[in-house]
Amino acid sequence: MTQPTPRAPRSDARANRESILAAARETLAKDPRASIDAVARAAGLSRRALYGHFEDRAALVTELIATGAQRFNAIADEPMTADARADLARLAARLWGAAEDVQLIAAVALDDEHVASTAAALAPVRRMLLEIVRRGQAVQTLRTDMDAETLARIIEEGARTFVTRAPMFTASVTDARSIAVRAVLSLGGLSWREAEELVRAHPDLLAKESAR
Amino acid sequence: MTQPTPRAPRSDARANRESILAAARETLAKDPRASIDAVARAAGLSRRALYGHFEDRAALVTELIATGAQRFNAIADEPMTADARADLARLAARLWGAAEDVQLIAAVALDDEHVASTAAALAPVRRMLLEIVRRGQAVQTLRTDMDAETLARIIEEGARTFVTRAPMFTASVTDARSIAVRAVLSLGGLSWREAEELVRAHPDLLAKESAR
DNA sequence: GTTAACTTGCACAGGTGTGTGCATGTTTCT
DNA sequence: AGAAACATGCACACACCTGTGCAAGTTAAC
Repeated sequence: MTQPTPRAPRSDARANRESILAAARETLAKDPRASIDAVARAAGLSRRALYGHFEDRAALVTELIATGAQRFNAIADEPMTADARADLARLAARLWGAAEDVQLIAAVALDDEHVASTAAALAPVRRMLLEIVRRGQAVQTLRTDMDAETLARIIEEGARTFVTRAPMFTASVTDARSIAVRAVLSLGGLSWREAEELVRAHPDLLAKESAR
Repeated sequence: MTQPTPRAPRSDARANRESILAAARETLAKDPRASIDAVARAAGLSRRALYGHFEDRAALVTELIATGAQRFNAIADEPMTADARADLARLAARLWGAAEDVQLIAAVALDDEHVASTAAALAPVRRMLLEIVRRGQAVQTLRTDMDAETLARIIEEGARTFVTRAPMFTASVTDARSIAVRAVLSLGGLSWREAEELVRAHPDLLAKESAR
């Protein structure tokens, strides 16, 4: 039998696939219900060509969520220290570094039926945050006027909000990150002077390194 | 000439109009792009009947925004005291009382072309908040690690988030309001113990009265 | 009880988005 | 250079939403 030699996939096709993913990440983060056509055009392709790379709108979104989940997993795998407040600041700074993904996941989770998969993507970060909160409350370095679950959710909602919105407040990227981190620390119960002191004591939070 | 006696409008029609407004406020707050049919059904009417009360989808939304703006105006007209921190807490508590409107305006502003009218509706509250922030910063009772405009926006975004989300965190309504108020105070720079003390010193914040 | 106001259901036109089939070019691999 | 992979534009069916016209039924006003 003559074997029908399966030719290797073309290289430009792979590049186009990446273009679509990038364009979709950017476009859907702004407007989660942007049309497929808008995404395709943003990627410099036709709508018809996009369907050659992805079965479905759902398939495209699912893949975006998957890569987001991957980055969140990486963040949640970072080691923690003895200082819950510093860990919280670090977590906020790292989420800032993954701002695009945060924005996408938040936008998609809000309005689509992808709630389940986005929740799964966020799960490891949620676990980490809850642990940080518990540790901080145990030694009174984080607020104890609400239970750990509630505080964790408050911080989560706040982080989501500030990470996605802070860039609109100021021109400087460094400022925006610093603002987001300090706002999260404030939600943790620290006074603004404590937060400022903590950020000063850990200059790595504002370095490029923590943004990856 | 015989005057064609214009009969008075029927009373059930007026009631239905209110039903539509209430249903729209609730439905559109959850999903700003819910269909007219969904709104009409939620009000117990047919889609066709709704068009007897409102010209347009836009007309319906515009009226919702208008009544929201009215409540915000009322909030912004309340007198202020000498203590910026207490004023901030009071503002948060009052916004909590208008949670439905906050939620609606936020949802509609996000995704529609009503950005201009929602911004106008929020303007008086924004003015008040900015003034509170300026006064608080002047006497160092609110954080001074960011300029007034930025801090005001941070607080605004946080207030929006917590007012609309806090109800999902806890079963108790009183708890949710208290949490929202304390979170806002934290964003203002207070430590959680200061916030707690402040709330305790002003029990009216948690009374029914402040919810109107 | 009669009339006018109101509601309902249906049908229709127009708009936008999705996903597919197909013929026609263009680019990459070998 | 030739074949397979890929992109494009068009047409189509389907679905959902909007806003309107109209006939028939129901309800409140007088």
